[in-house]
Amino acid sequence: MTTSRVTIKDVAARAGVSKGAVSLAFNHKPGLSEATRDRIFAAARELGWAPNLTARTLAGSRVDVVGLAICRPARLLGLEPFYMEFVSGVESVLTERSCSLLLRLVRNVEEEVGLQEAWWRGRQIGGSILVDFQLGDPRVAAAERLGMPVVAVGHPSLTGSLTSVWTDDATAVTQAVRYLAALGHRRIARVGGAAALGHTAMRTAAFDEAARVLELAGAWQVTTDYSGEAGARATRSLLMATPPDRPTAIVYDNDIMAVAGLSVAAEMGLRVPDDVSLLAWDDSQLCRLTHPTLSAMSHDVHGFGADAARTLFGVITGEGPGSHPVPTPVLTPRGSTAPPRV
Amino acid sequence: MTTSRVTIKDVAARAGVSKGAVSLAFNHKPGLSEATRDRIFAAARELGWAPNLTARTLAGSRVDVVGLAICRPARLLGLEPFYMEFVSGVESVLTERSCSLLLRLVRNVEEEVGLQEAWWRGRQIGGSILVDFQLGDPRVAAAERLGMPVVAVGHPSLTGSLTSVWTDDATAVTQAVRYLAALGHRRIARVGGAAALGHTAMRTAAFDEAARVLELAGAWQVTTDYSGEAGARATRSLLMATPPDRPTAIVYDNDIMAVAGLSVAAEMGLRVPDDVSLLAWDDSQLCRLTHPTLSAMSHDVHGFGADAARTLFGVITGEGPGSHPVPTPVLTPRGSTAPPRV
DNA sequence: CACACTCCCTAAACCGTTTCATCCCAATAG
DNA sequence: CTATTGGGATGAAACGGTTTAGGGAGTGTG
Repeated sequence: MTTSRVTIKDVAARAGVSKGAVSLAFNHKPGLSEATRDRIFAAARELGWAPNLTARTLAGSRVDVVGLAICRPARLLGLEPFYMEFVSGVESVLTERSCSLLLRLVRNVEEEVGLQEAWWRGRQIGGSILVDFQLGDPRVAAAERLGMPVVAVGHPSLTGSLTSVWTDDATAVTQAVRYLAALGHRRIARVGGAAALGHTAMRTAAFDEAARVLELAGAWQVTTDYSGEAGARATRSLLMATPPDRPTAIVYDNDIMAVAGLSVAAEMGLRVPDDVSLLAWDDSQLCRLTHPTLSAMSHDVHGFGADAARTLFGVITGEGPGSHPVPTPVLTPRGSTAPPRV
Repeated sequence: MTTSRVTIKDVAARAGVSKGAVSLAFNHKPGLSEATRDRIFAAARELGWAPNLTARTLAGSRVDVVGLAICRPARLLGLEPFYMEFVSGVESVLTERSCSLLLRLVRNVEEEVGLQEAWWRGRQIGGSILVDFQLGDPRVAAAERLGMPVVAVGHPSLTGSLTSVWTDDATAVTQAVRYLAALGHRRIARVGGAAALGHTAMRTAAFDEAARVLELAGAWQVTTDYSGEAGARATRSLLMATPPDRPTAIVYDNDIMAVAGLSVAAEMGLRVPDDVSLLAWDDSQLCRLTHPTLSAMSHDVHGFGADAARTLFGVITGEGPGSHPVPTPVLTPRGSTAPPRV
């Protein structure tokens, strides 16, 4: 049923030129007259030919595939608005350059290092976007050793010499705490993300520092796995404390957990924001769909992904290493934060 | 810095055999003694060699990449729990076979047809998962013409001769309506998904039929773009009607819209489920995080993705075409549905 | 008219595998 | 002792492009 594959040779024959000429034409390289060029394109169109990317890659030209390995249990991933939004931002840039995304879920960093190496040596990808950096992440050394174009999504302190794209989480955390303190909150808690992640550690440190500077009466932090269930559990245990020990405001590390927190408060008969203020992170559409709407540290995740992709193209085309901060998440007050009603 | 690439030739030389022998060893094909085999693997390990997948593909062996093109605006995608969950299910199967997912966002079906064809002719992929079928979808003919292994996620009536994996949405819709009717609801509305989609049409028809059979006093349907905003808008206009014309129950085509509907009800001072019952679809974690929790047509989307991937492997390995229904979404009552308080 | 210089284009080498026809050789059969 | 067998290994031909050294045909100069 399949029409026998049409190759560059067929096009060349039909246009009455050599294979090399066809190649030159399709790569927009000089050394061909306009007339021949047109003839070649016409022949290709008639035959419905397009260059075989595999062969093209083998022959040593650029690879138009970008790798992305994500290290989260598959089941959790589906629920994280962050990643899908990030990926869609990446895609938006790839698409306009006719590139594709090679996506893979891995169990741990070691597995990812192996995968990236296999991809790179196998010329499956032209470069990779690395996410979820940990302290002393082995991928830094691996990428350098392989000489592989890479963009690291994470704070420069975690990503070593790699070109990085990052948000200033420390500043954002500080602003979040300052904002709540300015509203009059003195007992503030934070429900953080996965403890192993570098940016969780940075946020944790920043939170502590802010609490110290502002001399808060109480500051709690817990880490979770980012899931709604974990967020609910954490919120429940925080709110179960009796008033003097109970926080009047809670900051979450993503919005799924904030939504969960909101429903826990309702279930416990606490009014938001009167009895407890809630502040989400990442600000997906979700934050505007709850009642009350969720105040959030708002962040253009889609744009973040797009920036990462753009930066990767820069690295691939040989730009020197660099550090590319993207805008710091900005506080977007909505209905879930207010001064505490003592 | 990159150590000059090590190829199969180096390994062959080091093991004192021919390239062909190394190839046989690494593909676990017969015709080699145990001793030689071991020697080859040892040499490969010492040199840190892994087969170049591009070359392997070019030479005509199987391609271990699966394609998936999704046709939604990038910004919407990030918010749809469905897709990420589906993708993570696909990944879970691919991973255990060392396959990767080539993902791309497209603007329309025509673009997808072009993309799939380019992927296939370029031997970039070994097969594809096709989603979001429309009536008279051009991908059916394209896949046949190309002789490309494909699994179609959609009802057989939409996917023609292609091997399909599908949920019986019509039955599910009927059950949803029956359930609400059994609770005593006589005025039921449905906030549907994108009108162009085949399964939306099927659900719409099933809803109409169920309303007719049950002789409901009122049955409204609207279509949306699946976004929370659209869900909120639709809900608002439905609930703005004065009581005799106002539905007492609403079924949504995904859970984002149901969450949005919930907050609209709250904002309008209507109690859920007393004044209006809400029933979500797909049942991601979200449905358990709201207050009240959302009743939903529950559906193992992760497993759905996994089934699709498994079926694709079946097609690739030459199994004949087939129709693979997965379990029908099952009604999971929670806090958002109850008999109407007249 | 010989020479150099362009401009187009071709031919062949190459990329790193797989595949398959073939060869070698030891063991078994006749 | 020769013929047959068959497992183990080889070498060369694909696979479908890119790349580059160089050839031939025109043109402009001395």
